[in-house]
Amino acid sequence: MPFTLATWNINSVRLREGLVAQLLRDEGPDVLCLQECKSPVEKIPVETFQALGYTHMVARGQKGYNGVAILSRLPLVDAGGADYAGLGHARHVAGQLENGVVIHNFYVPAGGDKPDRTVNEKFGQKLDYLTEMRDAFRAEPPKRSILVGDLNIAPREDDVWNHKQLLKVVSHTPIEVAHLAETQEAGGWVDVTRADIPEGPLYSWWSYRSPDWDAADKGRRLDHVWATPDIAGAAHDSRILRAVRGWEQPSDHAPVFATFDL
Amino acid sequence: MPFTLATWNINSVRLREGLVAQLLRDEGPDVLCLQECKSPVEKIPVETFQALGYTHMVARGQKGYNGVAILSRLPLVDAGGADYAGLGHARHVAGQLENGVVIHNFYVPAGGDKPDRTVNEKFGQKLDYLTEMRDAFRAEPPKRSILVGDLNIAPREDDVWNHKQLLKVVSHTPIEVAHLAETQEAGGWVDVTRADIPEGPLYSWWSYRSPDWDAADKGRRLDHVWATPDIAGAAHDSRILRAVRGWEQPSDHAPVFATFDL
DNA sequence: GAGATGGGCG
DNA sequence: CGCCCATCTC
Repeated sequence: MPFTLATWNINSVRLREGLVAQLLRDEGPDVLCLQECKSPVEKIPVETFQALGYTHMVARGQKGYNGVAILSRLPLVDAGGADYAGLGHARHVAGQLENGVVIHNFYVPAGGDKPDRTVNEKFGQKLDYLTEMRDAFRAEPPKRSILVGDLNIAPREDDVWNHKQLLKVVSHTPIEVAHLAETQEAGGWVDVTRADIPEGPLYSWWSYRSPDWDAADKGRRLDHVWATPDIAGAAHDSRILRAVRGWEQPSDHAPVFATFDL
Repeated sequence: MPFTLATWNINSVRLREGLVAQLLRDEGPDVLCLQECKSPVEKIPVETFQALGYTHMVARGQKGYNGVAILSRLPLVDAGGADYAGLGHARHVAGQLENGVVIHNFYVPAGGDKPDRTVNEKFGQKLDYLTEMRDAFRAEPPKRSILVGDLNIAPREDDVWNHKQLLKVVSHTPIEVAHLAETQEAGGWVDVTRADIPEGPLYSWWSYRSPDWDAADKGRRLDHVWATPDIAGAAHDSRILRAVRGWEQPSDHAPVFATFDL
């Protein structure tokens, strides 16, 4: 049974309930992972999603910030949520499908402005968060698993609009990229999007601050789809729905899709 | 030349630019006086009003609160704005038409919650504001003048949905009504709306807090059209456009109209 | 209930 | 730029 999965930083699920419904209607992914829901779980507008056939949800929420949710039209059971770096934030939730596949949905800390943990606590928290992710995957190597989310790091040169200019900008600094690589290696994770689309620039986020985001195209690939090697080969049709960034009152992120023949 | 004048507390002229345009298109008053513009003068969307033929404006504004403006399709010159009670608020502006008629547009302070100046400074400021209005009209008796605005007082028993219940509620207390009466007498002002519609309940404001404002009808007549005796006889066709309170994303006030044959 | 503000965050 | 929140005012 092939199934299609998508990940999308929605920047308020309540404000953008209509856009989520639109994506579910238009594209019909079997599973949609959301980040930055900015809502307690009980205030997520689940009825709307249920009416579209997405009758399963696992989520972690809090007031105002963060928040992650997995909507699914396939049966999905809660597989926990970790609080890496002890921040007390709702940044991770996992769900398991009936075929045994575990889906991890992450919202990694953005890391603040200055890429220096001695002057910017948030940057340290971001690195620590990734380190604890790494340690967790080392302790318990994942199998038949998918990891998606807003990892807030664009690892490759062609994952940003200007590699040189962004080397000192949080999201593309060498130390962040190294931390992400260690996390990826620890789980043996395959970058599915880049396995499918190995060449060329690829972005999933464009800042709100540029009104002409499309023409300027100063994007970054912050949103990722990873899979363990035992199922990564089943992935195909990876794509980033750039057009969604141009919808009315959009999120600053575009959704990232992949299909798995499992 | 008859001309039609309207007064409307708009509760943010920028947020309700479309509603103002709608009223100008639908009803076409020659002059529209707005209160609670909540905008610096330079940020009022004048282009929209100009495009509808309202090429003249006099206004006083400030950031966030208060703010008054007179839009006109008849030539109108600035005739000043007073700062009664020394509050430093944008609560009054006056304009003069080519026929010599002066139009005063007021937004009288609401007065806070408790009708007691010893515990509620705002209530004292409201009374002082009215006292200084009175003194100004005593010092210089107005002629060929119209005074409109949100005076934040419903003077008559049938200007509120329940006289007895509102006797202790700010906007209908005896001391406010007495202050308003003194101000009215000082200028010799004729209550044009009540001269035209002497009998029966008449409201121009319904609280946002009641979702069924129309059925419950717990209104108050806070918005007024007054004229000096030399021109008050020329007034007719007074009306309150209650339906406007039911528009999409409405102000909590309905506009009050009158026509003058001058 | 519904404007506006200012601060935190991205 | 545009979310969230808390505080204020009406």
